[in-house]
Amino acid sequence: MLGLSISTVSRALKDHPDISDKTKIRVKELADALDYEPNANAIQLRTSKNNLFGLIVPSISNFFYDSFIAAVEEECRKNNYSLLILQSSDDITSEQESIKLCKQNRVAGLFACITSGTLNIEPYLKLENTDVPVIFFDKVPEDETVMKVCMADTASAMIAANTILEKKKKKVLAIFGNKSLSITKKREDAFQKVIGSNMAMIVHHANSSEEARQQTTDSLNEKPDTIFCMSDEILAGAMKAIQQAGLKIPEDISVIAISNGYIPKLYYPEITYVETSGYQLGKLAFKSMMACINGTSISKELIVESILVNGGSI
Amino acid sequence: MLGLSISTVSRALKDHPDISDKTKIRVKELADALDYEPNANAIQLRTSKNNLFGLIVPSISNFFYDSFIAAVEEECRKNNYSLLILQSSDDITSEQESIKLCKQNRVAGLFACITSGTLNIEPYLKLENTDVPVIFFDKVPEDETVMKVCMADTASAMIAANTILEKKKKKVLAIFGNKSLSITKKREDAFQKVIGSNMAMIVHHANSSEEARQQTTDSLNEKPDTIFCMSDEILAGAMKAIQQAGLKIPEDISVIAISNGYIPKLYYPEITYVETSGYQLGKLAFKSMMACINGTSISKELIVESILVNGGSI
DNA sequence: AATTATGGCACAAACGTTTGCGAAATTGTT
DNA sequence: AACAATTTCGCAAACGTTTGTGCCATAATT
Repeated sequence: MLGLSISTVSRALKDHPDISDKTKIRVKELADALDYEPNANAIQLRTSKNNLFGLIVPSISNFFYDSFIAAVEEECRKNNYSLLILQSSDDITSEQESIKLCKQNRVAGLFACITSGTLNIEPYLKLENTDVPVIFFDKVPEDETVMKVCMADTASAMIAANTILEKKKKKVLAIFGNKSLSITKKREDAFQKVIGSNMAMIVHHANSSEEARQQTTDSLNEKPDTIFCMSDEILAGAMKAIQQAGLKIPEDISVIAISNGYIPKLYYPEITYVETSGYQLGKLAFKSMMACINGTSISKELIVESILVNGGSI
Repeated sequence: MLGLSISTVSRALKDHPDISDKTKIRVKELADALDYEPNANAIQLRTSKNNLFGLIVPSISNFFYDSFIAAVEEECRKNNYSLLILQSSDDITSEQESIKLCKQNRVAGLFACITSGTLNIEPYLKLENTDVPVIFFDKVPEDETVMKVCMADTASAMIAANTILEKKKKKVLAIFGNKSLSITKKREDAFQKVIGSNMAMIVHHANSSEEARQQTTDSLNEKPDTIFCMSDEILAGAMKAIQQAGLKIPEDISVIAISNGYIPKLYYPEITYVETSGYQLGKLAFKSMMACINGTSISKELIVESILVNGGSI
């Protein structure tokens, strides 16, 4: 339309010094008028660069993961990347499919939370070998050669346990998650180690909110003066049991949890918790990704520190 | 590597009848061995078809939206689409940027929730004009020509109000959201209309959970026997006030809310609520999108029906 | 045995960009 | 006025696919 070649237009749009200001202005004005937007697919094809990251997560509708995703998306936007989000539903087949989709879309990098059944991280490693960095988060493989960002699982359980000790409690009901999860193991070991023989302890493992409620109800007649909940899901169950029993917090019983921070604020008094922020984890994961992309050196394993947030429940 | 032309390989991989079975097998085996995945960008470039939808949402980390997203992602996966998720942060500039990104990626369709400040839906309409269907959800423009899926705002408030009437309550504390939101207006009008002069009513508008808590605390000395909460956020605030006052539900006071369903289940007894399911809305939005794509006729405006979920709080 | 079908494949163009290189037009230098 | 330097731009190839068309064998038909 302007009697210019395609290459001139291309250069004009990106302020190439070869092109005169007059031409640049003419081109840009017409581009505006025509609502021109470059075809991202053609760009990736030509340059084999892609401003797209993949993100594989067990579930989007989850307190922890959605704040993680929100953080990553924010950073992506700031850094001119887009995000392809895939749900694995904690299913190994969906996970494979998701990896395939990422490959097909030639993502520049991948954030991945493996499923609880993932034994073989070969597909992820293959991606790495094609220069696509993979940052594992939350549920990460044991493998020490991969990049990962995690919560300070050990530290957070220790903080909770220490808080309980400092308050001179006598008998704690501690509810952990599924025994087969490594996160459960880490938290339980750390918690037990700190509490040691300093006080009486009732231990349960719950696979669901409802199980936690039932276990709490059952254990209340043993008169614990404190309840420790390893996760939000467990906290929700325990709180129902406490409300059902008509107990006052913290007069009748104290509560402390490890949490993302949303659920504890739904009660009065607010529940004291050790924060494990998905948002912070997301920020850290992105940082790690950018370091990989830019070739900056960065530690293989990064940890988000935990802090105690006082709510008044202990 | 097999002494075959590119076109033969392409056809072999997609089971084109022109190609012999022997060749197909050879090609597929090598493709497997080489971890070949087709370049999605090249495909879109060549075919100008794209199995990618865009989704613009105010915030990912939100009960309602994340279940909406989860539903859409599920359906996308089933139908071989991918999803580009963008956060607008309820900011009009981010919204524009997100639309631009969708255009650059040549999405096949767009799910959009407009920001509260969006006055001009011109950019969306321009997309529509280039044959990219736009399905608005939740916060939708007034414009009657666009496709939209919504919650049954009016109906859900009426269901709640009727439930209160049936229980022969005498005095209700009703807390609504920000007055300037159309959703608030719809729900308030419907609620008021049903309650009418049948019972005493205290009305508040809260912009945050904390405001709702304060208002509830203040109003409790007027002795309402029921509290109605227009949203989860408000419910959370009201519940804190109730717990603070040490009131028993439903003996001392009844509670009913409009909710996505997660928060009501965190209390004992569980809160009775009228369900507004983001998940259902997502499914419906996807259905609407597919109808657009396939040229099937479908109503411009679709509504997700609300149902009452009894929790025992009234 | 000559003709016609058919099966199996290759050629080449196109999608929308980017970019190295060469060429024309303009300007500056002597 | 002749030449060199510089500015401004166009040509063409390439990225990885898809797909219409053409070609050569072999098989089927007469």
